Amino acid sequence: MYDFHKVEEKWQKKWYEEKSFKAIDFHPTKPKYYVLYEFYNISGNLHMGHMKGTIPADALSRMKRLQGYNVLFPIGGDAFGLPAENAAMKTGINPEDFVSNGMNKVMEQSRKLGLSFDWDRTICTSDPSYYKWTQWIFKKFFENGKAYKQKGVVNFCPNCKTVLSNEDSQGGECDRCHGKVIQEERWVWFLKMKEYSEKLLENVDRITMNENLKELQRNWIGRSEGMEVCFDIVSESGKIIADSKIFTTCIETIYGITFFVMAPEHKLIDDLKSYITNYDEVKEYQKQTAYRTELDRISDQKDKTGCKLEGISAINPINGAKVPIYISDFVLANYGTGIVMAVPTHDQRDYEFAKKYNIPMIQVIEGDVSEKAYEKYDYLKENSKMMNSEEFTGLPVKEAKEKIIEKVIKLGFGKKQVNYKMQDWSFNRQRYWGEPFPVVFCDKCGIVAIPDEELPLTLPRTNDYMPNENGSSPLSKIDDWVNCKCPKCGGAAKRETDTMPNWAGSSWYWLRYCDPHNDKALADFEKLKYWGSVDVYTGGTEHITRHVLYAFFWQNFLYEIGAVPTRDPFIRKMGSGLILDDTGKKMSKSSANGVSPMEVIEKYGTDVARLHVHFLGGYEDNTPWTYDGISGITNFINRVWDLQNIIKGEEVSKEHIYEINQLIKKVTDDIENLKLNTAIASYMTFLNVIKKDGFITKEELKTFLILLNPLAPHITSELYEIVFGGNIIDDKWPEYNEKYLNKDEINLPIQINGKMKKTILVSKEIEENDVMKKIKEDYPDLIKGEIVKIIYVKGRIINIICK
RNA sequence: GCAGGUGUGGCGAAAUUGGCAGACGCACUAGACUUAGGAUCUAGCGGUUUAUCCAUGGGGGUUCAAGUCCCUUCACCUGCACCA
Repeated sequence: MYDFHKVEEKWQKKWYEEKSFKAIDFHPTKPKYYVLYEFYNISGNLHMGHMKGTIPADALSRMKRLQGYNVLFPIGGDAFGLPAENAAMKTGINPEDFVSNGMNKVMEQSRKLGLSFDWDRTICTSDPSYYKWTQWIFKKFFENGKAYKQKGVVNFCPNCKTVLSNEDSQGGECDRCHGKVIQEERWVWFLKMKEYSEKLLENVDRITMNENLKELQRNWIGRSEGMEVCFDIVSESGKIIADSKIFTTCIETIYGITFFVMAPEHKLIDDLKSYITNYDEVKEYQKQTAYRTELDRISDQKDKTGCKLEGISAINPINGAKVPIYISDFVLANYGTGIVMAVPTHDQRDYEFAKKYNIPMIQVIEGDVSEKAYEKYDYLKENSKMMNSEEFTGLPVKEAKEKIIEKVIKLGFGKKQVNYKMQDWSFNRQRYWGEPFPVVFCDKCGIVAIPDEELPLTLPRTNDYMPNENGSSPLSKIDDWVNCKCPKCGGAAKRETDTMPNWAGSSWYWLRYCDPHNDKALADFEKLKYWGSVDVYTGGTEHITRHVLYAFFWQNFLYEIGAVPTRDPFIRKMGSGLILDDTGKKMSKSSANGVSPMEVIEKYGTDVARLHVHFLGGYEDNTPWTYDGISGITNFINRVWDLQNIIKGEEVSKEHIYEINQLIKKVTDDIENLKLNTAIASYMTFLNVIKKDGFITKEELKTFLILLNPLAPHITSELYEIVFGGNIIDDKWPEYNEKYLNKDEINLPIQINGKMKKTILVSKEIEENDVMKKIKEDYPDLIKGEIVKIIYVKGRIINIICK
């Protein structure tokens, strides 16, 4: 009987002690292969999601090693941020201790999963030797003008009392506490991520990734092509008092403008307050909208609110028409120019707004606008005709659009413009447990970066982890840390007391693995060159519009300043599906029926657990967790163990030569593509053949064990040692022979009028005439009536069309 | 609303990319061994009127041939969401 406890423990210990999976920098002969799994967020125990995510990466790493690659497969901990900080605030435990305990725990659990990490490269983002380089990178951003501090309206979580990035407040919900996020004006550090929009889109195109993941990223970046159009603002008397710009993707509707709308928080409102006759009313509206959360704004979509700016008007530059200006919160301050031209007949939002405030409408494209706006999507599809548009009236809209663009450019009040939804990354949090900013504020010199020799700027120890009521960071309470000298003038200065967001450390960590102990650089350039881009990066789909985009951004920047040799961080990105609980929700610790991988391992063994989780479904699919079927896997493992009792013969037998070659091809392809479910099915199919024949030769067993090793490393190592002696990881991945991939004889399907009838056993290379002859011999009654046509695909099928 | 994806037995799922639909496993049924069976083995297992015909959410089409391609429609999931 196979004792998995004993065997698994034995090999796990051996791999760890002998550093079996150490990656060698600059290996003289082996080509490199870099497999990356998203490092752990240090919060507690590993969960089923890790089982789903890590095992395929591990299997790929193990296969690549056997194939003769020098594989880098590292792991680490993402430790700054919420979990440690919450533990600190709730229980008073020091975040450093929390992290170090957590690291030990998840690393031990990783070993129990049989993961073949290179343990000498383990990193942790909250370790000063690591965040020294996170700070160094920030400093480079700052020195290159890519980081700036500015007062801006940003996402703010009143519950956590901290600023949040757009990425951290998706859907108007705080990513930390899931409470509602409000818009507030604050001093914020921004990284100029928006500037990198085109480069990120290029990354998205270049990197091998499922189309749905690419779409998510493209949507998030939100590129849209249109025109920027200048217009004048005039006072009651008709005097030009300002000019401004709008962004539009529908320039063809420009003759239909009947009003303009500004975001309530737009700066221009304040500049023009002496002309605005109802300024009190305007102020009141601004106040109202400011306190509405993002979610309220969204849920109130149907009910537009706004306020007219009395005393000023806008001029439509194409025809000089004078139209009113409103403010409304359906216009966003940070997209485009914060002002829109409103054409109620051809934009649903404008339509609703115009209805509510009784604003006139001008239809400029033929179509039905009696109930709702006739919008771009439809009129472009129909290519409707223009109306009420001077010389463009009567033209099809597509043609008119081109001509209007020409005219606008010629008249000089507009130009083509590309806009992006993605914003600059708001990069500070009013929190203790994060990387301190390596800058000081000096009255004389302004913001000054601290010299490299002073990095890392370490977090001071404290017992008070709570943010201040006014929303300033806990660090602001530590006077002797805050007060410092300006590195430039030597005068009194104060440190930045906010810290970096928890996504900072993860935005470059794959680079650190190439050279994790370097204290002269984030990583040695030559080593970065050697390991290059990550060949396969696996991890959760939930990070695709956040961490992965940040990763693209930082790598692009580091490439530009010459700190790294490549522009793409990854070559292939795979998004792991989720393990669902029986309510169909993502399984987590908090699920009532959450199952821990350790529990499964304890009961059934690591090899069984690894196989079972991945036999449930494909890597990128969400799969509901169940114990159902695990007995089939246990049975399989026991049958593998029993193979040692039926060994007969040495070389590959003629009985199994087809099956073994098929297996090699199938498993090699499937592991390469992380399709472990079908790989497992093919092991079983092979074993069924062996079982039926009652024997396996030594060579066949060896091949089978090596093929199974990436998925079930323990039992295969043990069995290999027993039967062949030595360590399986020193052996070589088998190669298949094309010659044996096909059987000489096949069961050729016979279709009559496209319907499957029979199969006949024939040579693969048989000609049509001989097939027909054989059909007539074997099944004389099959063909009824006159043969009209025969379609014969050699080795595949024959279809006989009769009348 | 927009975008992307999914829909195949009682269940989890396969299908060489247009060529025998349901591989592999679970569950189930019958039998064997057994004091016993939640162990193991053997056989069966989409439906059916069983040498037949019908079946890949529904309807239509292209093709000698469609789960796969095209059109249309429904349902569910995910993401974004007043983005001008």
